[in-house]
Amino acid sequence: MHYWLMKSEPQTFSIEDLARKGVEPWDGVRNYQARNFIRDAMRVGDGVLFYHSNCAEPGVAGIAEVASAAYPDPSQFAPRSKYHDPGSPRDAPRWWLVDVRFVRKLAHMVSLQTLQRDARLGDFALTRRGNRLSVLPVSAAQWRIIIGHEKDPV
DNA sequence: GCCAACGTTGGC
DNA sequence: GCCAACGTTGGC
Repeated sequence: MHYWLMKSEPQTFSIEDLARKGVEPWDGVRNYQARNFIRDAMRVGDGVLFYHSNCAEPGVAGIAEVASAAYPDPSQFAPRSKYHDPGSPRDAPRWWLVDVRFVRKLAHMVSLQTLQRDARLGDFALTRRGNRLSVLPVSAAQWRIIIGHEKDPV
């Protein structure tokens, strides 16, 4: 069992949107490091921290889980998709995705500021300087610490 | 909206 | 293989 943090811009797709949909294909990842996590390491049942990025209140908004094995992202072959990648070979797709299932919203959002201030998290890909990875690994200890902030006063 | 940091592209 | 130009990410 592994744990992950996955970023989404709430104005595009928020934890409320996932709650409504239940399960959603996590398409559009176009970064090789993130692709490798998805394709090579994610397993059904892995825990996912749903992170709201590029918004007024960045932070972990809820919990989800990996709901499928990795499979090729269909949007790379869709000419009208903004994720279309004409250079991706049909017989060796470049981009992969998993389905993600809603588990629950957190009682309170765990803000980026809270994560930056918690020294117990140690080396954490999310708070490394200049980090832009949209899918990143979280250790079991980090997972517990982050969710432990759920009921902090806002 | 600004801008620093980063990844990718393409000329050489 | 180098590196400048460009596009994107994401906090602020």
